[in-house]
Amino acid sequence: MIKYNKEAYQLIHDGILALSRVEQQGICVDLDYIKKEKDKITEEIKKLENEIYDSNFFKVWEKSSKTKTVNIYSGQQLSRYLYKIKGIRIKKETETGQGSTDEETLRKLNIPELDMFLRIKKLKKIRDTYLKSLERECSDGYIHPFFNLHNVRSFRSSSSAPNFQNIPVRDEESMNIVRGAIYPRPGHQLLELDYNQLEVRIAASICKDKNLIRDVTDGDMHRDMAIEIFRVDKFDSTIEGHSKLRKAAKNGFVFPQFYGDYYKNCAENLACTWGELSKSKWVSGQGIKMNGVHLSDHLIKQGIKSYVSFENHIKNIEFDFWNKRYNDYYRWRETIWNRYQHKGYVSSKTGFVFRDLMKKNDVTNYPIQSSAFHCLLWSLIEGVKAQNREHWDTKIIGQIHDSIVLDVNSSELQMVLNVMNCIMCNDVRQHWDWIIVPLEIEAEISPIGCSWAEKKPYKF
DNA sequence: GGAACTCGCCAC
DNA sequence: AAACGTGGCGAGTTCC
Repeated sequence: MIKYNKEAYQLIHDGILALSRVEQQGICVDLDYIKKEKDKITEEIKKLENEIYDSNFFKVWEKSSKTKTVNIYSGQQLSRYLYKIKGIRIKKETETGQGSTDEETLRKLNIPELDMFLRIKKLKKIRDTYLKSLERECSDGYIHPFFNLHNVRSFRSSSSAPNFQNIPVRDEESMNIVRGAIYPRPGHQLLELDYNQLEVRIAASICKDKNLIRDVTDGDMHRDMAIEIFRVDKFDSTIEGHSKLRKAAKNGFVFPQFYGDYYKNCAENLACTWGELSKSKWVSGQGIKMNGVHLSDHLIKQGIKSYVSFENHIKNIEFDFWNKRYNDYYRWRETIWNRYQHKGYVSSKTGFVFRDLMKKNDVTNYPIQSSAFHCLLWSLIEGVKAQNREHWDTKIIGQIHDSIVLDVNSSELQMVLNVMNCIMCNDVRQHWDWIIVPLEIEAEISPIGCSWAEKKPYKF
């Protein structure tokens, strides 16, 4: 039998208390701004809808429809029209075998009405998922998102009402509109403290892979993999194309591999999504530009003349990645997978036990994902303690898996940064000596009185 | 008219 | 043998 782990219990106990304080403090939102933005969006949607309704594309759809009225927002109706009526060849299917109507698929069809439709969908997402929920959950100018510790299979957290953990950040326009509604308190600034590569550092601590420890301590694995994947001999991040290659290696290979993906998916994503190439024949002048040279020309010159040979190339890189570069990590995964199959459970470093029926990827990911999040949770608990003990005017207002969001009084900024840096990078390692690599945080901050959309990296 | 489902999309 | 991990949420749809 597994012993009851008092330490794991205590972490959740303290975590819930700290997070309830965070929830109670809340986050300022600007309701007038939200109303204005919603109206602007509604106007634009109306215009675009009318354009679609006036189009020949739509009229044919209406004539061929089985239903009385066409609902352009019904995936089923759209799928039937595109693939059954218009006879477009299905390139991607959904889980249930229906022709897909996701953004990537529709974009490739090059139909102007569908581009308008996708624009509407994006605007609706901003309005209906984000702005509406901020408005709905706002009381007296504040929202109080829940941070739950009891929902997630891996013992991470979740957030709801509204979900504070999926606010747009990558897409410029969505980011600006939604984060433009979120404000610090008067005289304050929004500060986000983000662990640098937390999950990878925790993975290195758990599997003790020598090369992984080296790379998170004093290296750049994404750059290294970009060099291998794209066969560039000298890497210069000041060249725009090269930082794109590094990003491609990171998001198209390294992370997916760590999560348990395999080379076929990686090859497709690297070539098509990140490299802007196609799976059909590679010809000159395709793909992202690096120093004026297109990726297709570069790869062809390097002897990778087609998608098929690129896939094979990625297969070899995957083999090296797990059998040479990170072989200790690979062996750790095999070991705990075997142990799970014999004993029926696996544990995190923080004392949590997973006894569900799990796939291999689950068994190897959960201990890492949970231990990483628990570092953040421990830091948050200590941060809230400091806030209370020292009577900060600064408030911890949220948490996003590996980052802490604060509403900081500008006069306390340097002090708060020092205290939080000490907690997040030093104290947590004293508490858990199994963390055997350095931890680092990065900061982003918005100017006084400005919304979260104005956040900028902050060196300290 | 609500529960449960699918699909799609936002975050880490 | 398997083949990307974790959530929340909105809209459409189907079932009861």
